[in-house]
Amino acid sequence: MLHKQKRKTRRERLIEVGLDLFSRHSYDEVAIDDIAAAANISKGLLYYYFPTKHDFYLAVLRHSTSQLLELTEPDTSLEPLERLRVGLLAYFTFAEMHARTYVALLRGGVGVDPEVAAILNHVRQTYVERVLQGLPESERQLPALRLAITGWVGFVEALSLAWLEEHQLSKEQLTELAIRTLLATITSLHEQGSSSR
Amino acid sequence: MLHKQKRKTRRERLIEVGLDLFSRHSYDEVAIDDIAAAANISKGLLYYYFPTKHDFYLAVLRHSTSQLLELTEPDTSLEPLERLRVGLLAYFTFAEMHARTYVALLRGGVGVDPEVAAILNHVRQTYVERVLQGLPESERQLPALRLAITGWVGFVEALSLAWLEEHQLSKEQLTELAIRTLLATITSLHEQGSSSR
DNA sequence: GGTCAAATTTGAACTATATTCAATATTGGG
DNA sequence: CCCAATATTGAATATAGTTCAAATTTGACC
Repeated sequence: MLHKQKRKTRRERLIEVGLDLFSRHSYDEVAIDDIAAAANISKGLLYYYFPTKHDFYLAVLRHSTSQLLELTEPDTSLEPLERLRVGLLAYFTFAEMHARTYVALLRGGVGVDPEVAAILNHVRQTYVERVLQGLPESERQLPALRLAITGWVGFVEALSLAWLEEHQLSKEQLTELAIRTLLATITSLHEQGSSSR
Repeated sequence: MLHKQKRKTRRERLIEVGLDLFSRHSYDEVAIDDIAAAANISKGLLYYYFPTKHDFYLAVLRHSTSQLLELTEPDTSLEPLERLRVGLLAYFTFAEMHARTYVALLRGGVGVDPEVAAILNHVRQTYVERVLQGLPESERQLPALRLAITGWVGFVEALSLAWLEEHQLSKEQLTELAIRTLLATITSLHEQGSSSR
């Protein structure tokens, strides 16, 4: 008998199975039976690790979002602009590598499910914070700065999703476009109010 | 539009009930019984008008998205920039007036449900087309222009959602910000490639 | 190596809810 | 007033999600 080392816990393996299934099928399409079958366990066991199917879904979602946040963690030893560039490259790389999962993650969500929305919101808010950290103190006072950056995060998401469907640009070009847009948006905040009113 | 429509059809009334329910609860939270109760009909009747609950949800979603597209229809008698401004104002007005529905609509969707995704995609694509229409012929050849505009549509969505939570800016200021960002993004496409590394 | 309690796993029973359908009621044109 | 098409019902059915008591495995301790 060969002993395989299962370093991964059952719970972790279940989440991996869920990651696979939910990236290929919608929440409703994935039955508890499917999950159990794919994991070679009985249906009942799933309920030993997760209270409901919905909670299982949330766990899977949290797993992939935290992985995304980890892989794009800002390198504070770099100067802000370079840090941003590296972070964006990592972001697009993640999107490319886990394309299906990434799409499901961003465009997913179960109805107006507040819990799902909260998780995605947390991810977006984290990115907003990170961008804010990279700005000089003098800029941080701009009115509606946070609002504008939140918009920019939406820009990057939409950009990446469209990019996945047709790789017209290189990751470097995408990154450049995203950075230029961010700078331009912040610049336009300066002008805001001084011009029209 | 001279002669008024008669009393609303049952189907239309059902969609209105759905609009109300789905803007306040997630897909799973809304039971067929709830819909039937809210509409004062038997549950069987729902199946006379819609094949499944899912199809009913899609009908509700289509109704609100087509309403959004209608209310933001571009006024071609205006020059492009003014047309964009008016369109954006209408967009933010819709978001404000139907806040709950609007949020549910954009952040909703049932899992990776391809049909829901297709509807939302259609809305976004329509906006991309409309923006493209407003650009001079000379600009339309820019590489990755469509990609960038798709990103910008994501910017506007995220901006509006964040704005709904805290009305820091006026609709006019929001519009100005969105327009400036669009112009800046397009400008940065010109510079792209000529500068980078 | 044996014992036993805790942790894990099972499968069948249970439940909730989406869906079907035959029967009944309503409507409107001839 | 008739009757065929349309609209509506409520009970029956099917399809999952969920619960649970019992069986199995694990690992710590003697």
